[in-house]
Amino acid sequence: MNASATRAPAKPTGLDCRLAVLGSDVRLTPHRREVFDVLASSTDHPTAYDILDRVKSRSPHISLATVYNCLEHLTTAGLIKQVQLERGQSRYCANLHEHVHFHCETCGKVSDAHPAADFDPAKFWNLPKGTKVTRMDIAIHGTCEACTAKH
Amino acid sequence: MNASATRAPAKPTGLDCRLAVLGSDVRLTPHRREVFDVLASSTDHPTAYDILDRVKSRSPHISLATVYNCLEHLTTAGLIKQVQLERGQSRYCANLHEHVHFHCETCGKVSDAHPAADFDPAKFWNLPKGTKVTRMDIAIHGTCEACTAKH
DNA sequence: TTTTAGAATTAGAATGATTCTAATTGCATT
DNA sequence: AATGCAATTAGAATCATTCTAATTCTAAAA
Repeated sequence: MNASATRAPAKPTGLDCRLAVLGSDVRLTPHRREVFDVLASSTDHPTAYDILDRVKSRSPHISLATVYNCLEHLTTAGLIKQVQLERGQSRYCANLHEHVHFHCETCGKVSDAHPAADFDPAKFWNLPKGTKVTRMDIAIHGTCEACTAKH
Repeated sequence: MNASATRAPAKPTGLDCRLAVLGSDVRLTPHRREVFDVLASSTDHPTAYDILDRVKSRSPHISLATVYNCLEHLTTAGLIKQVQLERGQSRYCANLHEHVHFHCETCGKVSDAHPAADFDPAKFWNLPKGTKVTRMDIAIHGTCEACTAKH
C-alpha cells in the first residue's frame, strides 16, 4: 500500500518527507499538501468537487481523480476525516478534535460543535459489555442560529 | 405531493386507508404495507436490495423502483427511518424509538442501542443559542461483543 | 550521472446506488 | 360505466465514486 511496505524505508528528503502526526505515514506530494492545506483552511466541510475548485487556483491541471486519491491517502493516514452527513457527496474535514457536525437543513451549512469537557458519550448508550468503540459519527440536524433568527 | 393536497380528503376505505400514526398520511397500498411489514419484522437494518428480496417472497413481481418508491413514502410519512452508516447503500429501520446505531466493522452487522433514561444529548454540545435541533444521527463504529470474543 | 522500480497523476471508462421517465395499470369518486 | 389521479413498472439517466491503463515523476541503486 505504501512505499515502506515493499522496500526499505526511504530517508525523508524531497517529496518523500512525511508528516509525523498521529503516527501517519503519507508521502506529502505537492498535490496532497495542497489538498490538505485547502481543507485545513476551510471550515465549511467541502465536497471533493469543492476541493477540486479550490486547489485549481494553485494547480490548474489537477484532476478530480487525483483529488479523490489525495483525500483517500490523507484519510487513511488519519490527517483528515471523511464525513457522511446525508446520502450523496461525502464531505471532508481537517478538524481532528473530538467534535460533532451540525447541519442546518435550511441553509445547508455544516459547522462543528465541540462537546463539553466531561462528555463521555459511550456511557450513555447501553452497549453490551465487550463492545469496543473505535469511532463515533454524530450529526445533528436542525436550523442554525441565523436561519432561526430570520424565522 | 399527496392526495389530500390536490383534492378533498377521501374517506378511508379500501386501499385508501391511512395509518394514523405520528400524523403520517400515506396510502397504505399492498406493496407499501409489505415493505413496512418486512422492515417492522427486521432488526438488521436491511438495504433496498435486501428489502426487495424479502418482499419478493410474497410479491414476486415487485420491482426495485417500487421498493424505492415505497421507502420514500414511508420515510416522508415518518413511519420508517433512512440510515446512512457509511457511503454506498442506505439502510432502513422501523424502530422509531430514540436510538443510536452500532456498526460492527468486523462482521458488518448493525444493531440498535438505546440511550440511558437521563440522556439529553443536546446539552452536551455547545450549540449556539437559538439553534433548533430536529434530529440526530448517531453512529457508533467498533467491534461487537461476539467479534471481540473471537478476538 | 544514468538506470530502474515503484508511486503519483491523469483522462476516461466502469460501477453501484439511486432517481427519473414514460407508459401502463388500478382504484375510487363522478 | 367513465374519469382522473395515484401506483407501479421497466428501463434509461444521473451522480458520486472507483477503477484502469498509460504516462510522468522521484529517489535509491548501479
